[in-house]
Amino acid sequence: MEEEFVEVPKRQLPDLPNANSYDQIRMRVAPNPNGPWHIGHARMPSVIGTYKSLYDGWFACRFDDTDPATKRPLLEAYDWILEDIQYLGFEPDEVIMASDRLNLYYDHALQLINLNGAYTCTCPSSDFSNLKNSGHPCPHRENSIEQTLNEFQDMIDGNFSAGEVVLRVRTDLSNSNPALRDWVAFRMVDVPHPREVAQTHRCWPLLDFQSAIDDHLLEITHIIRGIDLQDSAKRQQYLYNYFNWNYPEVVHWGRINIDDHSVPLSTSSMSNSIESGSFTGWSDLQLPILRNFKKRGIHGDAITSSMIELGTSTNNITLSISTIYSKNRSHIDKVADRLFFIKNPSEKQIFGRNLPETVEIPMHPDHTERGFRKLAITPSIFIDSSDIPGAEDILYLKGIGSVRYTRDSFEFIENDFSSAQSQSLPIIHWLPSTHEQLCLKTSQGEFNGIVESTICNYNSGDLIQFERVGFAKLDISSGVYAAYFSHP
RNA sequence: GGUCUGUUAGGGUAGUCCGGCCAAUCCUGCUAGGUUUUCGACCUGGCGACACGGGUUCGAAUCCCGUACAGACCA
Repeated sequence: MEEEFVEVPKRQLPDLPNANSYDQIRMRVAPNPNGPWHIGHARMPSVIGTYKSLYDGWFACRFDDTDPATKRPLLEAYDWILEDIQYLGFEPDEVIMASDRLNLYYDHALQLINLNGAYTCTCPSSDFSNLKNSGHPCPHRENSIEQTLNEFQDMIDGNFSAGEVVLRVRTDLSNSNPALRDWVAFRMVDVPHPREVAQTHRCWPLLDFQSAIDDHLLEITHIIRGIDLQDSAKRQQYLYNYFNWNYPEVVHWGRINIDDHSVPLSTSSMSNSIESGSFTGWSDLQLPILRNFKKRGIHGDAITSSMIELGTSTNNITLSISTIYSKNRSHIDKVADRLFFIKNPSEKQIFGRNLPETVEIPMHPDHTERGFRKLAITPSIFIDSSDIPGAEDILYLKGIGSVRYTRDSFEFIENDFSSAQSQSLPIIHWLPSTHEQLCLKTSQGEFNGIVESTICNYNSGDLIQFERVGFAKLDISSGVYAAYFSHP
């Protein structure tokens, strides 16, 4: 089945600052691959990728994977994230891993030391904090460049353990913001990095140092990132001053939450919830992970355009999942064929004079050229148990006609839709005794229901609307019919 | 506790830099009606906001001061 998606008009993002001063706009998406991306991460590639096309620019995906201990990379996550960027409709011009580049960071650290811009420090961290907060230097601050070079070489060589020594950038102890005073550029990590190529390193740069160096080397012109890193620019400015580099333009945005999910949008807290058994794994549909949205048949553009609409404000926002669903509906409503699916089937006899043997129902109400599905009216049919009417009530079985519910059976009355309409009869879907089993997987659990046999014409990945239930994406990879529920 | 941000309808967002065209835009939501053999789609109408208090000004969502609340980082 070919997917014909309709162009959804996109709101324009605000102009990038000083865009005209650069020959080419260069940006980066800089994820930490410590887990799969959740819906909040989608903002980064959506906005950066859209700016790329607006300005005919360039962007790299740079994995900032230099924390093997507390934000330990997950090896599968590297590919997952690249797939997610593609899912959202973008393609990075270059893919880089920071853990491949430690020698570059060491080189720059050595240069910085020679510029008298850094010193090794063996103060216990609480002692240093006290000094820092009162604006006083620690005794190591005036160590000679030679001594610092030697000690840093020992750090590179792995002759220290975690916590014994750090390399600090010499900033300004009188800066009114203590967070900027002599911040840590490198520290020792005892745990080996999960990537084989980086396993032997013990001396790791912190994000502010690593990304500052990489942003310069990659000639990034615009850094677009979350508000949590708003102090980073000020810290990194000290480095750029030592090296006499120009700091890129910076755009910050606020934190995203999502209303539909009780889980906070944080990779580490989700990871904890998985370990504690609250969720079965990253593929648990209750988790707002991008890969799960994809599995459910949410088109990447529905997410991208929702993200673009958020703009780049620094407010913290709560994104309504219904906005994404609404945009997705405008994509898939025209694409998805209609089928009957019954969550909780209940068998009923049907009888009556003039009861037709088969009925035909269009595959799509607005596109009859797609043809019809033929359903046999068998002596017993199925309806959803929630649709069972009261005794002697009349309802309209879609395609068959109006029926009276009498003695636990349906008595056929007539096939006259206009009279049914004038009586406002409820229109109910149903299935013949020949049907298939289908498991509908939702974030609220799995429903083992029944589906019309027409399902055999479809393949994994096809989008279908189960009438009066909602949209779903078919999955027959396990040999049985299953579908992931998208939304109503 | 320190530093720095921010606050426009139920959820978002435009407008704020350079005060008047803002009785405030658009999306989503909710709602009423129409239409449709789905609880989907479509059409028409409606609901709903400038955090609070002061100041400047002929005029403030927009500028200034203060308060409240929220967030981030550092401790």
